Amino acid sequence: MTRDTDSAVKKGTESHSLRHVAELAGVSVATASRVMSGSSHPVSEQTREKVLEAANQLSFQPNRLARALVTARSHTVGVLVHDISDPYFGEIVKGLEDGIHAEDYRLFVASSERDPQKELDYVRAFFAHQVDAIVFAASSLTDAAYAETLEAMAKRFTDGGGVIVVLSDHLLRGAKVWFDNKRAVSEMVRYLHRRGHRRIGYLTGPSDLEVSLVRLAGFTAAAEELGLDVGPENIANGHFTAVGGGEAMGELLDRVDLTAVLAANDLMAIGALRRLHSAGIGVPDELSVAGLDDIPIAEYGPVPLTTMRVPTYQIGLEGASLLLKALRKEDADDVHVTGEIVERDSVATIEPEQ
Amino acid sequence: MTRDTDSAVKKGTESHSLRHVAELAGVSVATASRVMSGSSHPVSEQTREKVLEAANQLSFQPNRLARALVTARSHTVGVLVHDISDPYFGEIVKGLEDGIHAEDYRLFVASSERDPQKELDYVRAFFAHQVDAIVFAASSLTDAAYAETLEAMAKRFTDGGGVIVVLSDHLLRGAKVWFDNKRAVSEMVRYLHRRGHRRIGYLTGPSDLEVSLVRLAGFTAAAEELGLDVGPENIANGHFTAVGGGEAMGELLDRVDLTAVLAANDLMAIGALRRLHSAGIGVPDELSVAGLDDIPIAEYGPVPLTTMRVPTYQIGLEGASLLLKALRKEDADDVHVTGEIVERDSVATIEPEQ
DNA sequence: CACGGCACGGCAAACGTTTACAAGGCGGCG
DNA sequence: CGCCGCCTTGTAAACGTTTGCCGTGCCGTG
Repeated sequence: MTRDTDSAVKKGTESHSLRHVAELAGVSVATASRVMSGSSHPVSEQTREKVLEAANQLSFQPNRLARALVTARSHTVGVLVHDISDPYFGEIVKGLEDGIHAEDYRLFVASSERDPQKELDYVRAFFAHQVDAIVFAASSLTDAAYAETLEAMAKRFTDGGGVIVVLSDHLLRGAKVWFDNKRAVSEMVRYLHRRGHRRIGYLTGPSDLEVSLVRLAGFTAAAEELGLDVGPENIANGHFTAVGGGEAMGELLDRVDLTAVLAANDLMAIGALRRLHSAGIGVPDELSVAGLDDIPIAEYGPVPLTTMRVPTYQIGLEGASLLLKALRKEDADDVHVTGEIVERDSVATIEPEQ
Repeated sequence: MTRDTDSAVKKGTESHSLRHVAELAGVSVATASRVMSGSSHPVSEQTREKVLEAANQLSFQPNRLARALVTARSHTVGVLVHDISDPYFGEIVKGLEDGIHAEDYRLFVASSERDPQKELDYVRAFFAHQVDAIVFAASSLTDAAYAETLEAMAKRFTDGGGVIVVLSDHLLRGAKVWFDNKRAVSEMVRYLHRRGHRRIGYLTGPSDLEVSLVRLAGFTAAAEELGLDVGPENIANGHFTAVGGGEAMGELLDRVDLTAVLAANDLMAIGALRRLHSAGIGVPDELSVAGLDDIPIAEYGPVPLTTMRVPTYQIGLEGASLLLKALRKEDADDVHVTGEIVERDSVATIEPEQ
């Protein structure tokens, strides 16, 4: 006899297994499994009800780990981000979660703080927990040893049926969700142009970051296309930070006479705003300022910032959809997401000169 | 014979099990398990090395699900937050993660958006995935049916050896990390008092939120203690939002003559700042403003806000430590965390009057 | 009336671990 | 020289599922 034949009695605490349900319903474990897991193997309506009733009575919850062991599907996915306290990644995670919730997948979250060692650790841990997919929301690290190890691990993972999704530029291959940074900046420049601005300055980011190069390219491309006169003196490096943005704004002020300034990210734009404020220069009356990203702060800075929203939530959502498709072995194209301009109070319409 | 005796050959792709390691090392699965899991059961140094070598060669990764099945410890914990895109919760999650990383635990994250149904769903899912502990970073929802169901589920969980940790005021019992909101506000009032302020206004939050009541109590208690003259006219409701804060600030302006205003949260303080700015009232020269929470925006608003930092990261960290202790069946007291004042530019020192 | 097929249910193996128990070998002690 | 006990290893059961395969009974059809 099994070691607790009294199982039909105690239905108070403790967690119950399929065996308890089966016994209570007076059927075999196999049958109980079939009804609980929605198997295609037919079960009579009568026994189905008995089982359901029993399961309900015991508040039975199937053990996903056991199920995963035999089906080789854990119904979990791991997501790796650089910093979970950054709303940028928080939004992505939220999108991912909302996207996979309906299909009953769960999310492991790991925040690497850009530490290659930690990143590898976390990925390894994901493997150990048999995740069905891994999402890289973090962007590539440059450490060579890291890259090599990661690539090898990723190969094993995909060979074993694992799915990899990439939500940023990353060395790894996998289903991809793509935000076109170059185009985004170009669009902002065209927007300023439409509003009458011709003498436009640009606050750029650190030159060793891929994304800041790409965004800069978007600026120069649009300027050329529109026949704007922007030389190197129109561009200053603000290192993607608020204080850097303030200083870069100062440089521009000393150097050139502008009607508008575009910052490669919102943080620098906010810094510029602060600087202009303390210099007594009115925004947008005397000078217009625009940013890019639409971070939460953008709305609450010295003056509400006009910027372009990067659809982080949507990126997560699309990532989830890609991931689910891949798990179903459907193939799907990479998806392309675009931002939209959110107009607040920092840009004025002026009479185009020249 | 086992179905793939060729296992010793293929060490390219695919994932390997303990059996493969054992075969390659020429030992039994049990022995391999003992060395890989660091069992206390003795193994000779020689065989230990053989096994390690084999595991290394195959890049063996133990399957945590299988291990969990037999040890009844999944080495996972689930955390429930209200909104993962809110840095407040992001910081908490980061602290938690950092705290459990060393002990090799992983984190399931779920963001409920304050939806009772979703919240129950997620908790149920955590159970199904056999988490060892659940952390409630979200605060209590008032829905009665929800409360009842949750309580019942929680009881089953703890009865089964699960651990519950609570990081905010919540109906659930469990190990608790506690930030004293009342004391925090009182401390801010005392701070303003030290800086010479006697006529102080207060921007309060919605009265149906426990936390805003508690914070208000902190204000009145401190005012009384210091012999400040604060009647109802000194208090306005800003609903915890930026626009609400701006409006409430307006009311106060019409009603009383103040030297300082304390907001129950930073968002309202920022709103007040904006309002004062557009009314041409200088901060801090003509009026001082202080907030509470130290959200990221606080530093970048119209004027850098003096506020009190709620140690969210530390809350997560302490939660992790509590959780690990409970899992080890050590008992631990609830922990009490305190905030610290961060002085920026929005509060002036003045000559105390009267 | 016989037989084929289908609907339904059970048996048992399998997933990858851990671990209680047993067994073998060897050294030490009486 | 015999026996006890320890050190090391192996055998096998167990964790909670799913699922291939088989058996039974019933119904329909020829």
